[in-house]
Amino acid sequence: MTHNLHIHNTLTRKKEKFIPINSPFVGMYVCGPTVYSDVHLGNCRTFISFDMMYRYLLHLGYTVRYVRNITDAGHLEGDRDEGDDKFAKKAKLLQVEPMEIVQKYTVGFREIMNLYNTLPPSIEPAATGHIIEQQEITKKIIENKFAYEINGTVYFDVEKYSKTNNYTELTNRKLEDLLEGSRELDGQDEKKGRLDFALWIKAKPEHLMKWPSPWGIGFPGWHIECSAMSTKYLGEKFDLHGGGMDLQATHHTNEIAQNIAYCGKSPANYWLHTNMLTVKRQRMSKSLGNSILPMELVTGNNPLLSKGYHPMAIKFFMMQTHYSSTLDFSDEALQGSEKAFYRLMESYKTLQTISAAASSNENIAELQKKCYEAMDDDFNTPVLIANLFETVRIINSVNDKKINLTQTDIDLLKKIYQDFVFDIMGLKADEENSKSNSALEKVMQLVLEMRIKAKNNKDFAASDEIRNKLNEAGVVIKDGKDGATWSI
RNA sequence: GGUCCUGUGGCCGAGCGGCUAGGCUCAGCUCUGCAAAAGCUGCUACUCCGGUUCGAAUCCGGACGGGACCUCCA
Repeated sequence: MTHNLHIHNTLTRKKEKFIPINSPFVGMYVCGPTVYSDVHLGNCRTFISFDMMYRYLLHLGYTVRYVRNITDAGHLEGDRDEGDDKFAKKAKLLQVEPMEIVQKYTVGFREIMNLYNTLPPSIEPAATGHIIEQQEITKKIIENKFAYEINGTVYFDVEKYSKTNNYTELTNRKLEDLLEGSRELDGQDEKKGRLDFALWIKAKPEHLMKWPSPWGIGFPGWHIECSAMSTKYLGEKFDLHGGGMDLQATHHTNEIAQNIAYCGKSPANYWLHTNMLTVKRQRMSKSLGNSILPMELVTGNNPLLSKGYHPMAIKFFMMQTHYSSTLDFSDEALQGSEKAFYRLMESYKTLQTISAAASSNENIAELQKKCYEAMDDDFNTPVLIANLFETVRIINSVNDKKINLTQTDIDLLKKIYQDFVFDIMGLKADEENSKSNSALEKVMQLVLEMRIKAKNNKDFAASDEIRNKLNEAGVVIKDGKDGATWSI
């Protein structure tokens, strides 16, 4: 595998060359959604970012096992390791089974991911399907003396763990600072240390989602599911682990601790964290109530939006920012991206029609190289896009007969689009509905021919009328050097 | 309060010691019967105050603004 991919590793806080443990095989784990409500645009950003990385690894020729879990159990409402989990709470509210909630939002999530043209992961395991595995790991951690059981709940002993391990490795914080920042234990608490977290939680009688265990009836803690499922499908040590930045400090820190306490190995060589989507500079989150749902974006049915947007325009908007930067959402910014996206797509259409010359004025191979350099530099899609707009300029100039390209260069441009726009960023043009479209195509050809006749007769009144009427119907006519083109 | 990140032109966003991306908007020009589209040109920026350096948006210190995490969240 010859490539020069470098990845910013959160674990080391450095950009490092990507070297898989077992090339050409790559193991990649990403923390998926908690399916108790609709995913919002911020969630989507994370999964779209990781989809882009997955696609690039595939493009480079790796055989990737991409595991993205579905959290459908054990995710608590508060930090106190008590109370109902999110599914049971919502389920009671709606008088339905918890698994009904899970089913509904899992299906919804997949629909949205499909809407954004992301590839399905290789495995999409659910936490409820891995209760045994989670219990086994918990048992082993107790055996290794890094966890203790009190009244049917099992806690991870952070203090003990940090004597022999660096608990704060992922965040580079000082343990004392963490302790200082955390809540004092009060009489209600049964855990020993302030930073201790639950691996298994005792269920109250009214609790809906619960399972038998060596420690009584209960349900798993949040962090243990990822340890269990990543170990099961990718092994004790794999290549990439990703998730949103908000998971770094707590979830991923605990996950690493669990894995080391379980088998002595830190799970992943490279940790990747995607940054947040913000609205008016503030993080989009369920709890703040500033969420935009993917479907609202398409329909325009949200106070923040002036209109609906094509899912691919939204995806393009995201790709214009590096995954590790915050992206501020606004209607105005989205409008800019939408225009840019359509221009990129238009130029791809134009590319299919331009004809070759004996020589080239542009160095297309160099441009392709720059595209790879951008992607190799920690998946820098904004720079990639900047390079792609260079191709837009070139294609349009050839179309205007201002410069020339050889057939080899035209073919190379087509390959650049296919590789970077469609395969790697996962953008797609509107798929043409061939049957009705071919009929429409013939009708439009007829109309345009009539208009040309009118123009040739200097009957501009008639030609303008045709254009205006078509405009009203949503069809835009553009007169070019070699006749007119149309688009909807 | 603690820890950390961040502040780029009208807007969105790359860059992160010299070569000053890209997109959108706006203005002008070319093309065009007129439009639209396209091409070209222009508006040329790095919060502020110090310091390091031959040279800083980029490194260091400070101030101010914004944000994240520390508590469920991608």
